[in-house]
Amino acid sequence: MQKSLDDIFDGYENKKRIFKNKKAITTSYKPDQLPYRDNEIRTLASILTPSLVGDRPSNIFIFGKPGTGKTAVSFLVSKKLREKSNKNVNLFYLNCKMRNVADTEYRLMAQLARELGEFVPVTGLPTDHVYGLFFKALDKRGGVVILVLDEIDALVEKIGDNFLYNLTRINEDLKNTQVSIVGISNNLSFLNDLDPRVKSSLSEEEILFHPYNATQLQDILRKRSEKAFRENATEPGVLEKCAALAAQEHGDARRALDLLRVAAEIGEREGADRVCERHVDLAESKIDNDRIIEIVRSQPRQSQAVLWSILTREGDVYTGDIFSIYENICSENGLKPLTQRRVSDLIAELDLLGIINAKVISKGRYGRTRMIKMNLQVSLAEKIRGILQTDYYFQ
DNA sequence: AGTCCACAGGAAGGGCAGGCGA
DNA sequence: TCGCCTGCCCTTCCTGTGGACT
Repeated sequence: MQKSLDDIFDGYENKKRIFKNKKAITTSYKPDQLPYRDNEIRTLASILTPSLVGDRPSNIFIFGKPGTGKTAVSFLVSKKLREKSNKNVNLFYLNCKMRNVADTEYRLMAQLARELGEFVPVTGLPTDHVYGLFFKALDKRGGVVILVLDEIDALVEKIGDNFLYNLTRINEDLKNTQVSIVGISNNLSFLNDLDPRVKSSLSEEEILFHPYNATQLQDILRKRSEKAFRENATEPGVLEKCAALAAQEHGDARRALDLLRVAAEIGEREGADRVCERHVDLAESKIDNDRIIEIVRSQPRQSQAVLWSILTREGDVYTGDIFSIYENICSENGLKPLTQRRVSDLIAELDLLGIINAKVISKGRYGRTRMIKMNLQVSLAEKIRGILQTDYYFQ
């Protein structure tokens, strides 16, 4: 065993490496140059510039599909603005989709207050009180404060737009500080669903990010791979293939970078000295499979029990069938069964996650139900079955 | 046209854990 | 210590639904 471990570690050190700076091809890497986003950078910067002389910039609403550079552009402009300002401009970035950080009104306001140096407990205070703490901390700060709220649509979908109404009217309550809000959303029609008063306040300025096309994605990949890989580490056609696959998915640069990085990791693990198109194919299915497996692992045990019930049947099954199987599985696995109402919700959640396909159908006088089937390749479904059996002891 | 089935799914509220202020 | 607040998970109760059957 130790011998084989030595072989792995020593072998890795002696292997020809594909990467020279792996960090440069991760999605968290923040490059100093963002190709094909000059207009967006200029527009955002020019809207925020008044903050340098102490004036409040307009609220901005940025929207575009995932992986179109919204967050990267915001970071880049924020960074430059910080460098230019004389500390009278404060920028705060918050991702509203982050679980347990900003996924409720309380947590959002608590996190914003914490960013400003206030201590706010995880729970326990009335939400109004947390608003008060945040407003107080803001007013203490002085100058111009720019709040960047990423994935704002996800939060509004969950808790409504009440918090946005409060935030967009924040300047009426402050004496020393001027606040500007930058909302970022993947959902292009998000604004239409907002309260008209919130809509007009939030979108004083709007910036739309268009998707990258395949040629632009190729160029982005080429620039990043020059930093990330050693010379001639990719075979001809590899960057083009990653770009083409990502372009099919609304021009998502994040997807293109992930594909190339995982393909290179697979190549390096195989001991290849260059990334080839086969590695990209393997990377594509690995990324999708890993995502699903990670979701399954993170599900609560009751949800895993429902999934296990679905996995025991082949072909189409209905909610009633699944509930009967689930009740048996609960008794065999020492679980207290939930009600059918709750199981129905868990089935809907699994459908939303893309693990199963649950379609509401009517069987006439035999009632209305969901027709459920697995939404995964057979090999992946088998793998998940194995994981639930060995790691989570389902039988 | 009316009835019926097997749920879907909304609304309300209970119970719990974690936390605060008096 | 107690009353009150939060989020979260869950149950209970209820109405709505679409198409086969009568």
